[in-house]
Amino acid sequence: MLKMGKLTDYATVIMNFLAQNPGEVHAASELANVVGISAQTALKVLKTLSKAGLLQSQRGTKGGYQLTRPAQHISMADILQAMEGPIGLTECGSSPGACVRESQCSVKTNWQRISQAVHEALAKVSLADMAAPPSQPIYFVKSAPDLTHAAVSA
Amino acid sequence: MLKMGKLTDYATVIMNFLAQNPGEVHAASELANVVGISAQTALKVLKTLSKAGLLQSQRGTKGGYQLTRPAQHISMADILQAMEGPIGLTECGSSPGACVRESQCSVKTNWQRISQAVHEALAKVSLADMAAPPSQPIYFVKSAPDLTHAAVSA
DNA sequence: TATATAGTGGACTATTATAGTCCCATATAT
DNA sequence: ATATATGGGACTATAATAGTCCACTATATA
Ligand code: FES
Ligand code: FES
Repeated sequence: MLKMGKLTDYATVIMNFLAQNPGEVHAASELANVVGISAQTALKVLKTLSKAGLLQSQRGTKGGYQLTRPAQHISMADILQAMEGPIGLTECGSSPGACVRESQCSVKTNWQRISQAVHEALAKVSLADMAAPPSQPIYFVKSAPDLTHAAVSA
Repeated sequence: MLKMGKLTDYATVIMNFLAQNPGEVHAASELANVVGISAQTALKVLKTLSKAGLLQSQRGTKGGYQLTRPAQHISMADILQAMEGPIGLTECGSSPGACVRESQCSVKTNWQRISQAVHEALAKVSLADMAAPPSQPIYFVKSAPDLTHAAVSA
């Protein structure tokens, strides 16, 4: 199913909530309530996001979490990467040496390219996009060399 | 890591091999050898691919497997879907009702769109593309309405 | 027709990855 | 001081996956 973990799912909902309440500090217990999970589990997610630099934490009474940067500058790829490590569909892609016949494998390179494409797809969607209602579909173009710069920078 | 299962990895290598030897029938034991796994495990993969309609099987002596259609008409999405079910990054996307606050969740719809984008990325790459050495990178374009038809049909 | 070969279907078990929980330490507002 | 809240890590329960096994069916050929 090519699915991401539950914790990552929680993470996106939490990040989404924080994006909709910018500048405010929210405690783990509150965020747990938003998602509908235990405080402990929320804490686990928040710690991970915090260590990845996506969240800024404040300890003590009236402490909590907030986004380190504006939602426009946080991508889905950032969140996914923070929660599940580097994006790579195959074992070979992220950990070299995993496959025995790595040298003679024609499949490997192409999978890396596909992983890269998926990564870019996720990088194009910001947290702000998520918080807003869906409008523009995400289009895919294969082999359109003269659009390269526009595509990458757009 | 957003990774697919090992069996799916095996599947791609097997499909790749069969694509490079079109019209020939290859036994499970032989294919197992190609990938470097046990015959039993290969059989498991082959059964799945066969049931999904991607492979044609022949029983008895001199039996084995071959592609049902030319490699150009088999996409990575086909293989991935055959091995892991419908592509969907979130739980909500593929199984409605999984999430309690589904109705009020702004995240859900956007994830479905992203999943769709990923699916299209995989659908654009054929087995023939995989077998060939990598040449054209896969480009991603966000919001390019006037390219829609070209993108979808290309 | 007998026999060896090879796929089919499903169940089972081992392994691995994930999710969830817990404990103790540290920081901070009141 | 103390109540509140995060930080880091270990631990356990659970779930998903991978791998194996068995009884059955189909087919080529001797
Ligand atoms: S499948 Fe691992 S290197 Fe090709
Ligand atoms: S996270 Fe499940 S519907 Fe939003």
